[in-house]
Amino acid sequence: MSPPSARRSSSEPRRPGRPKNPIERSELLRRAGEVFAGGGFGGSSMSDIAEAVGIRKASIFHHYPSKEALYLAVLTEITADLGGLVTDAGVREGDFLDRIDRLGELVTDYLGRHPRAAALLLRELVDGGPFLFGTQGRAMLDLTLAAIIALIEEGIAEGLVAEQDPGHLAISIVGIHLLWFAIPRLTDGLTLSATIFDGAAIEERRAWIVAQVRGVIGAPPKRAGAPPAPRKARAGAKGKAKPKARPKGKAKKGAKKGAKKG
Amino acid sequence: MSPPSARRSSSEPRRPGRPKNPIERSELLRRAGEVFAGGGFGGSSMSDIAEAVGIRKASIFHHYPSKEALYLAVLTEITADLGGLVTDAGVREGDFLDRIDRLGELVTDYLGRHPRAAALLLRELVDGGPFLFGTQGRAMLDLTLAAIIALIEEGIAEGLVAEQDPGHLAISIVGIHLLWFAIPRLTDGLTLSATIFDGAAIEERRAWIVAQVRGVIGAPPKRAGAPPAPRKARAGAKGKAKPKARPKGKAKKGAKKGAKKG
DNA sequence: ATTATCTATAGATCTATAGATAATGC
DNA sequence: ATTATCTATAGATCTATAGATAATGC
Repeated sequence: MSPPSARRSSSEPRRPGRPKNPIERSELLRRAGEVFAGGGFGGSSMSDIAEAVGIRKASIFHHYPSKEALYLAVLTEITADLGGLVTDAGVREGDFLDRIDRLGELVTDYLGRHPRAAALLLRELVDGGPFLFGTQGRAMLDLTLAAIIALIEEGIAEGLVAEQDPGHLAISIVGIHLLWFAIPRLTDGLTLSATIFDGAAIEERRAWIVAQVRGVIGAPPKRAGAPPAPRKARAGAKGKAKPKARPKGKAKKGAKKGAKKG
Repeated sequence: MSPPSARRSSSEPRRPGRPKNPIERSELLRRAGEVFAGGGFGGSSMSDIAEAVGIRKASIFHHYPSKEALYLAVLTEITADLGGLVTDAGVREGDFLDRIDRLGELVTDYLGRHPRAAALLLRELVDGGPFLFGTQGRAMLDLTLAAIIALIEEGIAEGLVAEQDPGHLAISIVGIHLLWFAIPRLTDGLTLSATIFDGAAIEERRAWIVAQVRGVIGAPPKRAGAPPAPRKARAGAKGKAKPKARPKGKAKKGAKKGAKKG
């Protein structure tokens, strides 16, 4: 991913006419996604996006007929990817808790490797923006939510999940997944890596996600034997993941970031 | 709250000069908050706000010198209120789990009774907007986050919270609290009430929040006589809460909402 | 011929200011 | 005199279009 040859900043102003290295669709969507993630639909201008992509504003309109069309293209990709993971987990074979754990890990990997995805999605949910509450996006959203709820109900039926409202639970799990990756300016200060999108940080995150999802649904913790009491070695879950028990002194926590905006 | 006499829609166009019933500061902030919650800072114009408030655009500038100043006023109130709840919980007397439960209930009550608060705050977090990442707001944010983390560490030290990373856990708890109330267009379809901001829906939510927070931190559940549980009169904290076990049949789940936007 | 870029600009909208108008409170 | 509203508008910015320019692919 991210072929180093495609690296092109705004240092080359580009001249009129078809260039030798036209911008690739995926690259355009990626950069546009970064901008939208930072400022939202309303807060991001086509100028901002053009600058991030490295071409002029008018050239963006050559690829997408409107700002909204561009935004929808960005969101469609992300929701399709994540929706796929969830519905897959519903039909996959295997032990219920294994499937739950696996889903959490897959979602974590996805969000970790697509740094703007969580912010975009969370913001779109809160905005009730043009995608998720348009016809296309809303269908996808309802389908995905239904899949999560069905999964939870399956767990309740099997007696592995504490009896509770599946809707409240589904939203909470979504919230747990999204918020961490959606606010790197805060969470970067809570991990030992340089950023939450580092490979090591993602791996650490996977272990915590599995533990927290099991906790919130009321399922027994992963490794340790005792059902209703973690007590002992709460285990690194993935063998490699090292959820280092962190220095007591609340570590970094902000401070390092300066005033990036004001 | 909300004196019925202050009810004034855009039906009275208002004429130049000081009116008999000038807009109240709290009313202005409330309405502006609703608009900002719906569209974000960038997506909300002063015209939108003026229309919602019922006065002309220019008149808003009489009360606040800029759009940003208005936005900051809205956010300051909310974060101060919520930050207060959290830091209070840190110093309050009593059993650790009782304090945790109580904090969850207080936050739920607040978010339920200030319908735009969760959306505003969550959006601001994701935006990294002018408030939370400016100097004022950032200080408040860091303080509140530190208070949550300290609380978690206290629980771990007492052996009531599963050993884990307090930072990851703190963010998850924030996510659980905020998302439910931040996306009423979705969650309204998951509750039996007309909206999640109904008194009954808030009360139901309180019970689920307590259960879910206990679950995610790895503490024993509230009522049932589990091993290291409080056992005794855990009391509905408020006496009234009724976590009705909900009809199995997944209830509503969307569907009812049509195309509200497109 | 098609595709991808550019410059230039039309027309809408947005923030903010200037200055008039009228009620309130001293 | 102060306060809260209004109308009108300046100046910036924003989405989108028109039309020129040049590389690619048939």
